[in-house]
Amino acid sequence: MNCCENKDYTIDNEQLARFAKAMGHPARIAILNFLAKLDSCYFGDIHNELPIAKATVSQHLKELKDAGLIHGEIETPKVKYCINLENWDKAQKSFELFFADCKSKIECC
Amino acid sequence: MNCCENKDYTIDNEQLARFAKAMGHPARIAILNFLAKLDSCYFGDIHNELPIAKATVSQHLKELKDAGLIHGEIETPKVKYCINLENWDKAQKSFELFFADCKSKIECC
DNA sequence: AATAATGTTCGTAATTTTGCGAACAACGAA
DNA sequence: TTCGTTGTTCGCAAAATTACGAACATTATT
Repeated sequence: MNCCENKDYTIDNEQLARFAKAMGHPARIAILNFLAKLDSCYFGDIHNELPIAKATVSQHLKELKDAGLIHGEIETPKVKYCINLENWDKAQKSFELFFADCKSKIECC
Repeated sequence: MNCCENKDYTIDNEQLARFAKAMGHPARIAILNFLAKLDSCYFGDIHNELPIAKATVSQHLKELKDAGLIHGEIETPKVKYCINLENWDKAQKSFELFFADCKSKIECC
């Protein structure tokens, strides 16, 4: 392992892992599903769909927001959360590409 | 919240979250990419691709194995890791379905 | 038997994640 | 002003994740 080798992860790998990590909890998958269905996207309704405390829901929403998968805006006195369409497409494409790329190469075992 | 409501997560959500969680670290994404490329799939070669200690690599491999994305077998004196094709397809389809399902419903914001 | 090569497991530490209740902030209504 | 509604943030605790070096196990070679 010499000093010139670059062993860091690629930007693409980091980005995909970030999306995957955000999706790595059933509550957050449920939230994304719910937001996509769009019966409503207010915090209270999301909370109602989930078996966890509102403080915890708020945290999960924050993580999804930090990962770029959703965004929220205040509609006094409620807060409206939505899928972040731009990054949603990006995420979808990242996963598609990942699986497609790998699949085209797999021959093993 | 009465006793008859079922607020648990669905099996599908749990499964997708499990796959996503396993993919939620750049080292594990890198491992999967590497295994798919299949320049080789021995532990030592995987370790060589990554900027982390072998004990850590071993742990990541264990997690990918537990999630069902890869499997490993001993080829004395080495250990050969490979993509688990069956579950790989399952994972791919899970993500595809998730994004497709959501996308068909999104209209928000 | 001693050594070398290959990985796993153990013990440990630092950090992150998950979760909750309580307190808080912002706003509208009584 | 005082409530009530809606969510966030704080403080805390428990558990899981990430990472490492050292020790260990296994097998082949000397």
